[in-house]
Amino acid sequence: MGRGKIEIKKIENPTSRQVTYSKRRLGIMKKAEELTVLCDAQLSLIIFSSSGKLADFCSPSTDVKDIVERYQNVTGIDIWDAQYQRMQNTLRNLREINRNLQKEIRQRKGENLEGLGVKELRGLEQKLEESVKIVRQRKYHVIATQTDTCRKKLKSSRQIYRALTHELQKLDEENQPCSFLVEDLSCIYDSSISMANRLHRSEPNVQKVVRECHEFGFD
Amino acid sequence: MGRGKIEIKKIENPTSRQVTYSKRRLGIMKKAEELTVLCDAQLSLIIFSSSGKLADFCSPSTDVKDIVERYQNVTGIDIWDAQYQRMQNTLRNLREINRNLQKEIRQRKGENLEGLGVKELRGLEQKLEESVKIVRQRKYHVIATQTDTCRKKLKSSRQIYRALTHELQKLDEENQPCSFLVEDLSCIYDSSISMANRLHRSEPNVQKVVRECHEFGFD
DNA sequence: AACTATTTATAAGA
DNA sequence: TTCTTATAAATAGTT
Repeated sequence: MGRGKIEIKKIENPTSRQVTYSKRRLGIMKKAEELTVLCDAQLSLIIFSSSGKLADFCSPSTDVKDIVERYQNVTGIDIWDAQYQRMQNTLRNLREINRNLQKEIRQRKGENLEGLGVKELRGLEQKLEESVKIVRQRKYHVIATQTDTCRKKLKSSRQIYRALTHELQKLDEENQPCSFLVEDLSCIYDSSISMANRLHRSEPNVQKVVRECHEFGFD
Repeated sequence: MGRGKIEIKKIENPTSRQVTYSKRRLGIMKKAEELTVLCDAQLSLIIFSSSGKLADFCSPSTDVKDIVERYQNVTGIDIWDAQYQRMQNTLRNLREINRNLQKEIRQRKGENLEGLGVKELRGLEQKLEESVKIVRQRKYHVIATQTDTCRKKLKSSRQIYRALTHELQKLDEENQPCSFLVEDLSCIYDSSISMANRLHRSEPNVQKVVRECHEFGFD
């Protein structure tokens, strides 16, 4: 299409080449646009001239990103190189680790024991027994700490109570009834006692504390 | 360029559109190739038909990856961002799941109990006790199966022994000593016995089998 | 960049 | 889809 037929091979004359490039670049861009409009196709066209200048066209309602992503999905070519590979590996490793962790948990829960022999089962049983022991000890420790705290609060409360009783007696001995002060007092030790009672009544150490409460008349 | 001039707008007739797509797709591909050859340009053309079929052309000595990478560098558009983000999310999720699994395992091992209250500790203790129970039952089941198998082998061995003893007696009664036969026999039941003894001597069921071995004089 | 002779692409029809 | 063909469009070479 032109004054003469040309052979399709690199145009050696740089000026000619540049001119032809300009003309044909516009031509192909127009064709690209027409194709997207006429046939409702999605298209990405990226051209770099031999001098490195960029020209591109992309169908409307998409962008190069979408097109290339689709391209990747369809062809399976991962255009993403090292970083992608590295991430894939990390992903694979994490999945593997995950699988193993799941397996271990399942065994520790008593699931999926089918593949294990007596020796392994005995090992697992022992490990679990050790774990129970640790957890139980920890539980007792926490209970002991809590009851200790509770006991201290109780003691402090008792001291306050005594001090105030003493105070009240002194005031009584002087002249007035001061009934409002008694009400405030009952508030303070009521809350201490209910706290002591609410805390794990069934545990031996707490029961001991509750007994102490009784001893001190806080009930 | 055709029998008539057409307006550049979406072809509504699907058949016509498909035909036009086919023709123009080939046309643009040819143009693309000619451009790369004539003008020494680098080009990537990716087309998806409205039905989703992919067609692509890329200048030789490059690939879509190169072109898109250059495109990215020139435009500053990060094509991989979306995909990268998605992968990062997957990675984050996996890591999170992993962390939780690790935490659960550690607690089930009796590690990292610092943050737990009495209620949680008691729950964990119970879960572990249930697990131990399951594992123990499974162990007994496997032992039972193994001892059963062992017992069957023993019985079979005993029968073979008796049969051969009988055979030997018969041969003895006739005329020759056949001492080599006795050696072979000892081989057979020696292995049965050592198997029985090696298997979990300390387990009650195995002990029973071992007692049976004694009863039958296999020791 | 414009012109134009010619080639090429392709719309319509088969 | 593919072929045919008339015609539109693209463009090579020229100005």
